[in-house]
Amino acid sequence: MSAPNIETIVSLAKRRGFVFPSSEIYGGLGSAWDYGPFGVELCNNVKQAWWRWMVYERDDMEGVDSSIILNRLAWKYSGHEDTFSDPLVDCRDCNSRFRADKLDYLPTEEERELPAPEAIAKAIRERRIKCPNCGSKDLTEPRPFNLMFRTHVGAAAEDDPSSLVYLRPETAQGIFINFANVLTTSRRKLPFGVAQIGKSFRNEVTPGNFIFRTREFEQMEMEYFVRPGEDEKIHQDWIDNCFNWFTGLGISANNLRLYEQPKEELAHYAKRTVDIQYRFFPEREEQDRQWDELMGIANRTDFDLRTHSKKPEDAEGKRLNPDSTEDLSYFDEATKERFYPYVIEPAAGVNRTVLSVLMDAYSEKTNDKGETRVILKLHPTLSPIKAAILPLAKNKPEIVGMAKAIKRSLQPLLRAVYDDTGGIGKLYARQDEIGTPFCVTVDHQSLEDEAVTVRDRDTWEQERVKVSELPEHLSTRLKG
RNA sequence: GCGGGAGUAGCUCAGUGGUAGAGCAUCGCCUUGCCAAGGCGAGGGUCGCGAGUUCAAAUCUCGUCUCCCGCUCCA
Repeated sequence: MSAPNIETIVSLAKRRGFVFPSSEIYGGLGSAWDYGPFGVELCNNVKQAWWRWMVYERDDMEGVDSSIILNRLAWKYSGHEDTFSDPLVDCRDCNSRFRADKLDYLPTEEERELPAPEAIAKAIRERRIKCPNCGSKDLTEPRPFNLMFRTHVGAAAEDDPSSLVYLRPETAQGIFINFANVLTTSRRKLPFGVAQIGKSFRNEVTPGNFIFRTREFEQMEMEYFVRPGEDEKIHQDWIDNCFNWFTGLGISANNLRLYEQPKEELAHYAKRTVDIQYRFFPEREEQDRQWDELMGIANRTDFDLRTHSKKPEDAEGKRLNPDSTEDLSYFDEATKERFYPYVIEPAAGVNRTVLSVLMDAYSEKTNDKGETRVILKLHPTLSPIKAAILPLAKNKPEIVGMAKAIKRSLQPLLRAVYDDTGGIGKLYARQDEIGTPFCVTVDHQSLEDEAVTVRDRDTWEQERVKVSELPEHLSTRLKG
């Protein structure tokens, strides 16, 4: 089974220390969340699993970590300054919301003279624009939403326009603008990829659904550079590859699906985009609304490398990018051709992956007395705690001492905890609820035979293992 | 921003004018103790905030703040 809804996960996450509402003691901050003791472990494990799969287990991959604040020009030429700023209007009658620049209306002569945003605002005031949904003419004036967070570099520079910078809305641009650096220092040849994990920021108009959509979030992005013409096949390969990564993490294929973005919805840089969606909203009645994006796999063509390059010119021979000092083209020694590589981009959200993993791992088990307990059947690679060392009787100093010693001997190898604050049943249950795959129990017998009981989270089966063989026993099973 | 919903213990929630509660969770002690066992005990809330009405407000009135859901966007 998996979680019936996100609310169930919100409660569990708060109760057990995965995720807390941010700034809670000051009344909270809209849809910002903090990761607690187990949450940070889970996030780190997700990122580590991604990096291993994406970088270490391949032959064609490098990594970078670019800064969050870039030269503003990066966002000018990436297209984000233009496209990440949408004027929005609301219909007061049916409460629908639209992008003002997409509303259909006939401008008057006078309005033709005005900049588009002002013309639209004027037409709305004069009630000449109809709501595309209900036909009402009662629309609010357009309000601009700049999806990029702005700030300023330098002290006391608030009023100096040249100090304006943005917090990055995606990590990808940090890879593109370093393309030449990575290419020359790594001596790579096409095709190859550059991976990056890091925070991104979008001033979302409507964040929400727990950690699904937050204004500050963490991305795992990889830009895979290919020869034009090879892009379509390699794109498809990555789609399959990424889907398998999620199922490999234990997410049920039933809760995953591929979604082909319609042409008219594609981002300004994309030729084709396929999303991997997860069933984040199983409680919704309409099938189609149960799904939302977990990972996007885009064919960005040569848009990014070309737009950041100094060489491309328009029809009149004028440089399209007079600010760039570098040409990001690639020279193929074999064919003696110079060109701008195409880019295939698998981009996933750490937080969304964490949410999907939590939802998918959630299960309940009811005992004879009708009491229900929660078991998080996380993939062992992702579990915040790998092993809990528990004394069967805590009033026997020898048993306690042995359990603590075992915990200490394991901790260089894996994340282990010791717990004696309850009966054994309660201790097991507590570990089940945070997804600890193995509990190691020390009992009276252990004092004589140097062996302990290893109890499996999913099967509840117990196995007697020599203490000397415990590290090997656990590490083979943790690889899952 | 518009519309809707909600703020009482860590979690889930009861309490509609008269001394703030329950279950679970947490902590401690006791019990040779393998699936939330039992016993005893403890901690924890100025009922989102402010004002008003009243002898008396978690409860009624007004204001305000915050959060959640939807609309937009996308990882």
